[in-house]
Amino acid sequence: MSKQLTTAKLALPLPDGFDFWRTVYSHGWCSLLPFRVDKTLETFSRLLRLKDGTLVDCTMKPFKNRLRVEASSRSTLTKAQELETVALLSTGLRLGEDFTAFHAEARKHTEYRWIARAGVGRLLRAPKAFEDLIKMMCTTNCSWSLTTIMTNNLIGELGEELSDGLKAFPTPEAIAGMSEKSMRKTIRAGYRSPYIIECAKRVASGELDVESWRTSVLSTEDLFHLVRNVKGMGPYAAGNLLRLLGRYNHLALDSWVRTQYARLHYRGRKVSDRTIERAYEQYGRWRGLFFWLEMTRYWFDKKFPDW
DNA sequence: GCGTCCAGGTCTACC
DNA sequence: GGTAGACCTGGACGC
Repeated sequence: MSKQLTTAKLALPLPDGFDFWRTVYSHGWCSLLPFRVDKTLETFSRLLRLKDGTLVDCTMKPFKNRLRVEASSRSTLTKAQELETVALLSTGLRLGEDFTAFHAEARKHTEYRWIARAGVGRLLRAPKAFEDLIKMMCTTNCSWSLTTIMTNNLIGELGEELSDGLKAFPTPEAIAGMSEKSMRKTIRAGYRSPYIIECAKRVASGELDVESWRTSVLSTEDLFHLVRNVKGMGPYAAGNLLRLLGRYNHLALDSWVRTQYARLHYRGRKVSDRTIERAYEQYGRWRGLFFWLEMTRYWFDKKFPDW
């Protein structure tokens, strides 16, 4: 970290049963900038951009029932900035969400008792819904390595720098200001380019309030249609984004989970989407979360073999 | 090193 | 409402 930065030590209280690393590794977001995992130091970092434009790099490490945070910025953070920093981290780690009902439901099913035992269910998300939306578009119709390339390029080209090449996720205004030609050439977003730019323009102009989606009182289906109304967000991307918005009704089927489901339940034989959907109907509003956790359980088994 | 083929979701035009 | 084809890239593969 550059010498001109000042560091404040902050702490977040953690809810009972919260497992920091199982939340961090809940899906692939932790490996996409501006998230960073340091396996040697056992820390998880995230560069934040506050409302007033202040950049704060936060390095997190759990200790007992608290999360220790070292928050580095160009100038000493005010109390309000510290509170905003804590709020953004809390949102990303879903600390304010209540999973009691979900774990109670998990205990009813023998095959899912491990979920309640391990306290999993929180899915890591970006501090802002806009970032989740753009990244989700970058996961469509491509390999994970290309998603990583597009994300890195977006941040590298358009992100504001704190220090030493450490950059924030770009604002809607920054993305909206890029030409489609540049988006294709430098970001390598291909045919997604016009969708990403159009979305950023709608958000920057205020026409599309994606941040309100996280607290929306709309039904899940109405919210799903709202997300689908964004060009580039098909059923897979919208279903996955809904999970990050705290709605778990959709399975968000893609080629990887279809293959994984077939491997787990049909010895690799191809299964129709309808068959998969039917298998999870019994889990009601939590079906998308049970499905995701079941498909990815082996990640946790490898990372946390003592479960 | 080069060319070819394929996988990966979404959109649009068409039936 | 369902379907086919185009979109674009990285990676695998064969030569």
